[in-house]
Amino acid sequence: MASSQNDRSEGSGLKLDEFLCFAVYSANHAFNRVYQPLLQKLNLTYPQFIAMIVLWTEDNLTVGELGGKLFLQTNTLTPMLKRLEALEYIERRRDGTDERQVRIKLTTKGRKLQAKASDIICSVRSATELEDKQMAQMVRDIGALRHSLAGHGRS
Amino acid sequence: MASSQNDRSEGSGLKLDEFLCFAVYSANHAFNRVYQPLLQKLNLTYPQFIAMIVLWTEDNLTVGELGGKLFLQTNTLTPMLKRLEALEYIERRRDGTDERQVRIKLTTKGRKLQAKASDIICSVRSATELEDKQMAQMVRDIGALRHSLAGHGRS
DNA sequence: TTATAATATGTCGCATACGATATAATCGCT
DNA sequence: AGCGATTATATCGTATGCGACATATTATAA
Repeated sequence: MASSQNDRSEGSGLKLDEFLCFAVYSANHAFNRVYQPLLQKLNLTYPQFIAMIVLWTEDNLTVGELGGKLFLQTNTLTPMLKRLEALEYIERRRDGTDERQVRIKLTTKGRKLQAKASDIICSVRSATELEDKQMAQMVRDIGALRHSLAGHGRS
Repeated sequence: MASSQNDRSEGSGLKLDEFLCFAVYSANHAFNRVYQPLLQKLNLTYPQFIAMIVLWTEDNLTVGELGGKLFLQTNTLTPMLKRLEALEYIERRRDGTDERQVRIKLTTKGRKLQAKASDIICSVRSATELEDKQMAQMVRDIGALRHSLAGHGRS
């Protein structure tokens, strides 16, 4: 019959496992799944945690500057930053010189999180099962990939 | 004063650019941004496209089997598959032998998409600016990373 | 056999991401 | 000075992902 239960047509030479995009896609989910339960102790989501890493390094950024570092736009960041503000980890305040800009400042509470984050970062680092050298190389390679993809179509 | 405009405290040795998780996170977004406008012609989102790649390779999978290949759960897949069904790219039907299972079958319309997808895949492949060898190596490395992260905590 | 456990899928709430669009502030040009 | 263009942020709608939970079907065991 035409619609037997077991007809699995091998239709193409395209196998998902050979797609770089899928490797990145699924690895990103895997990171999320490792981080998420660890970050619950800090009341942070994984994207929020990444934003906090930036702020721990450089405080008092505008929303746009933060977005530049995260490769995210303000329509994504604004709601996230409002949640971080509700948690009292950051403050959002209009810049006095240019009222269009909103500056993000860590609160004391937000700054204190950094110590607890270190343990989590170490845990995840060990979960990757990579040597420092290999990890650094992957960071460079994947960063270059991101750059190529972002520059795609640019002059 | 305590709250000058320009106080940017260099607070830590943690730089976002050195995080493997962020490299993966931002590369994933970059892939999404390259694919998304190309996929609009097919009325597919990027995750939908990835699911279709699996179905083009192996038809008549259950929701669970598809999820196993995508590393996604049914609570994510069910709504997506309903949208693909609404687009008439797939059909969802309960398995006669085991009524718990839902089998996903490509429609003719869905099968036809594959030809158009090839061009898009080629475009993105060239946007990565990687040689075949390098790309294959990255796929292996990132796949191994995903595997390590997924196995984290298992016996 | 029949109550209970296990399995497969689905629903709901929440938090991203992003395109399209809105709003407000500043800039640039005359 | 003033007005149109630009810039910075925010709002809205849609589509993921996932935890928690609900439902239905099948398997298992007393």
